[in-house]
Amino acid sequence: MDRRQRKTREAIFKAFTELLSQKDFSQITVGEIIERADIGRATFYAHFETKDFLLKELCEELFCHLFDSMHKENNHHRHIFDCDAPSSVFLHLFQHLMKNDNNILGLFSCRNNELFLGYFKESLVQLVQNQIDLFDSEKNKKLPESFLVNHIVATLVGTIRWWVDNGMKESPETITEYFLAVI
Amino acid sequence: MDRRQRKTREAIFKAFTELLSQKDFSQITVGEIIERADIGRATFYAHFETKDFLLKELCEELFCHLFDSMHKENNHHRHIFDCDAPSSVFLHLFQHLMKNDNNILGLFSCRNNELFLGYFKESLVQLVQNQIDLFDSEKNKKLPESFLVNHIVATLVGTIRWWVDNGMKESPETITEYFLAVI
DNA sequence: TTATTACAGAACTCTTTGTTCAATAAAATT
DNA sequence: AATTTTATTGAACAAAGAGTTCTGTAATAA
Repeated sequence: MDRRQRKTREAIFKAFTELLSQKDFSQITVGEIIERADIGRATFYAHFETKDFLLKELCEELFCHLFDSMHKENNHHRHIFDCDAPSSVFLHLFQHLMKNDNNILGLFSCRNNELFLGYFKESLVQLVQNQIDLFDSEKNKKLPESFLVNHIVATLVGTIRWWVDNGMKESPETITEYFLAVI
Repeated sequence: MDRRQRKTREAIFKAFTELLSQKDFSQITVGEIIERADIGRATFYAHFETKDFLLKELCEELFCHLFDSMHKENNHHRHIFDCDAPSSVFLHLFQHLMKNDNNILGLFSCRNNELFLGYFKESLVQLVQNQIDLFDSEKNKKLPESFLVNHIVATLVGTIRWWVDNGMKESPETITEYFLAVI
């Protein structure tokens, strides 16, 4: 990829995430993005078809980064989804969220983030589905699996939003406890 | 309230909810609404400051209607929040959702509904807070109450969305079972 | 050095938003 | 029933944003 392209792309992402932390997605205009990124209007549209596609690609990059980091932090010989304890998977997720990526946290705290949450949930369904056997007690055997997966993902999202909205005062370990306690 | 005002207001709500069942909130223009409602442009802005205020007022009307109906269906001598079993409260909610109000269901299934869900959650927090003692086992005593309330509301919203997205095949009784089983 | 590719920046069309105003019709008041 | 008040109409209007097109220029690759 051309160095110029990379620089422009990153400038757009940077400006966009900064604006996302200030206001809702629907309130942000292309004009604001290009002004902050200091690029031409035509350049923006050469990179992204619309504002929605920009958000889409930002989400994809964030999740690649998130799951890559979790892989690296984790045991290199085993796949992340094959961990022995379910707690370790979620603990790593919470730890990573706390450590860096204010970008992701901004998307969690703002309002117009249905698209982002859609991606997040999609990514998590695979993770949860591999963990679901561990949660299957006799009590839950009667419930449809898709309902259980949906419930665990919804709970995870709800937990993170509560955590972020309350200022992330709790440690990742505590949040993992809370999360595991309610599911 | 003037009969003319009521008629235009209802025509706007009708057109708006019909459009909401077809496309996302952000895709709907004021022009489409007034064309479908068959009213003048100035009339729309005489009633609603912006499109967002229209959604806001629609949500408020829907929730008034929802909770009023639940009151009427329920025991008239006791307040809904004072019911003996927690299941009855949630069962009534699920029953009401199934019976009527395609309007509410449309808002649950569409994407851009953060504002709607915000109202819904707000309304539910009070309901849940009155029920929370019943769920307080020794296990949950360690968890902050706000976390528990947040979790129950998030689970309720997640349950309804799963129900609606899967075509509402299950009966309100079954959904209540599922819901109570996971919390 | 040459050819390719990306960017700047301006001008432009189109859509949508929100406002204004005079004319008209319905409702409330006397 | 006559008059006053209020709601609606419809058109015209300005402003803002989206997305496109073009030419000249600078950086990169061959």
